[in-house]
Amino acid sequence: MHVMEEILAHSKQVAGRCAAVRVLRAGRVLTRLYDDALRPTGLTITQLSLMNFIASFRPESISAIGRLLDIDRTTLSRNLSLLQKDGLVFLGRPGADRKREVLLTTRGLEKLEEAFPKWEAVQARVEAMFEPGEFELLKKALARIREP
Amino acid sequence: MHVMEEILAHSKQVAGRCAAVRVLRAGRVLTRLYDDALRPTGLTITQLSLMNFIASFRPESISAIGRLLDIDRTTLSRNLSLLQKDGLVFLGRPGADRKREVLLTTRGLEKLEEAFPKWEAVQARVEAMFEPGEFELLKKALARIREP
DNA sequence: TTTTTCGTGTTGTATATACATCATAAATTT
DNA sequence: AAATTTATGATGTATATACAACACGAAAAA
Repeated sequence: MHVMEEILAHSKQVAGRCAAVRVLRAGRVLTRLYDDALRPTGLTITQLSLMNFIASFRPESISAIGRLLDIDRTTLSRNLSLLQKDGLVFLGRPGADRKREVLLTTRGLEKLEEAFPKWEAVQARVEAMFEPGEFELLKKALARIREP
Repeated sequence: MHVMEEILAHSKQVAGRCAAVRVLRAGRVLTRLYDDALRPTGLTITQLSLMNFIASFRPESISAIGRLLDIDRTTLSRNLSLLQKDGLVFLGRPGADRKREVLLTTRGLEKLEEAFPKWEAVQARVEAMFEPGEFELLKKALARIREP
């Protein structure tokens, strides 16, 4: 049928071209790889990367983290609460400007130290999937994907 | 302090090199872009892409979809239930081999037709973010990310 | 100065995701 | 043939994600 053919032609467009389909799928595979490697530490790759960001950049608020990592602040509110509950992150009381200080605890820093070797190992396995120079191109291309 | 310096050095490694961090972040941005464009249809990009796959490839079971799209079958079990509840997908009764047939309903096909122009529009905006040839390189590099 | 807007964080609700576990039946091994 | 393994799907639980709506206080506009 004519209409059905058109739908199938469209469908193949989506399967072949859609940026979200490709990126989200790679994200699922990578999440499994990294989470699996990090499982002995009790951290997910999302948690490791969030703690890592806090340690490196000392963001001044939850919202600031969100802007810099393209994460909704309501998502961060909950992700940080989990890390706080596990004693890995300190969340200050809201100040006069409503902002809350976000810091790693000593346990959080120790947990980062524990996790780095496992991250390094899986990271090496992932980088070995690419041809020389291809991983750099991938990172450059991904960096072009920005909020409008 | 010596230990603190080491942690910060490690942290910058993760921020700069981690494949999961880059890919997941791009995934968040893309999900927002596509979901926003598709909002009038009531579909998410995940749902559109799943329905699209069913229409194009007529997979023989839920597990088969999972293998082909790198999605856990328990995730699909729930995602498909939602589409079924909305009358977009038909799930057959389990056969002798326990497999359930998965099909789009007429309403599902109509919904695809409705969604394609919106997908096309946002897809064009996303492709315009890249230099010539860069999007093809991105897709090629992402395709290298595979379950071990 | 009063009103409006804006920025920050939280909570309700919803989808997306996966691991552990279970029930079930087919296929394989012993 | 009996026992084990494998394949399929569902459910319990948990994290990741974001929109809508809210409370609150500061900043800007009227």
